[in-house]
Amino acid sequence: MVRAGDDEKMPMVTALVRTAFLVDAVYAQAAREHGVTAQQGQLLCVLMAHPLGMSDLGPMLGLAKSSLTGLVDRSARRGLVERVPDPSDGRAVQVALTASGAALAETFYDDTCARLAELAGRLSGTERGRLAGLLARVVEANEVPAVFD
Amino acid sequence: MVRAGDDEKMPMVTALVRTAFLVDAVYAQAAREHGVTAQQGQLLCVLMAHPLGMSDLGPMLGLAKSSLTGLVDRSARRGLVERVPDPSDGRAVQVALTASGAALAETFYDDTCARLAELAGRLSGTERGRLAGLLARVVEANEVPAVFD
DNA sequence: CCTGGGTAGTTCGCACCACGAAAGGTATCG
DNA sequence: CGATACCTTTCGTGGTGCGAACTACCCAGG
Repeated sequence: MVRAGDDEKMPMVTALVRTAFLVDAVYAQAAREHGVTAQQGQLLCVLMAHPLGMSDLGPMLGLAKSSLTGLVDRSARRGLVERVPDPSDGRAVQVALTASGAALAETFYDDTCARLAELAGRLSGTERGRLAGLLARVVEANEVPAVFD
Repeated sequence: MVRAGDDEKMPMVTALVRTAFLVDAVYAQAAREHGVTAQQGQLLCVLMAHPLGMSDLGPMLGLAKSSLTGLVDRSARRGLVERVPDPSDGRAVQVALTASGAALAETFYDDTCARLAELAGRLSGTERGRLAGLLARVVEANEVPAVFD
């Protein structure tokens, strides 16, 4: 129903939405198999590099402050993250991975990368590079936060 | 952190995840502005072509049966869809858009298409065609349901 | 040193969303 | 006609999202 552009078999908007749908499904399935929800998995992945404050995490994950509080609450209850008082600001906390959270984050991340890489298994290496380059430009142009490294 | 392939500035897996994140955010924002949730918007779009049975909708939307029941309940409560008994099978119902649901679906769909099309505004027409072609092949190879037409 | 404006994060209330197990009604087949 | 299968809903549970309001802390200006 979407009007196709020049030489498009599937319109780009349709392709984008279905790709997002696919990625979300793969991500959710991987998370479920690692015993976390997709949102928890995303939080863990974002924290792999280093702890982050709530005011950095919120915008990065696209969440309202109360939503992030709940997500961190549930993840902390699981023993995956912990709140660490910020020594330089009495109001702030840093959210850090616990040891078991870090271990889970690493296996979840690696497994998810493998599954996602497999999605494009039918494309040649050149095509994958080209696809990555085009998507990277879209992502950069729209200033998407660094939700997956 | 993801290992880049040949001549990739951003690894493909990272580009895929961030693109999905971006599309989800745009879709959720459009839905919110049209007064529905992203899930409800997706249901409405899928029903634009014609009514569907629950057993077709579930797999198409990637939902468990009880989840779909709830989504249809909430959408019906909003007056957007209705359950119609299937004349050929007393067990089954067809879910159809109401008049107001159809109107909302159309404006939401058109608006969402415009916003998503704009995401790739920085790419040339040729590049958009190329991106659509590559994504279409990934989507087809992974048998993604027709969640957006 | 005090204060007002701003920041950081949590609580509360609410609605939405996801799933699995079980149940009720209907269809089909031997 | 009875057994099995299918269709959908119900129930219980946990997760998720948001806005408004609140508490505690920070900081620059007077």
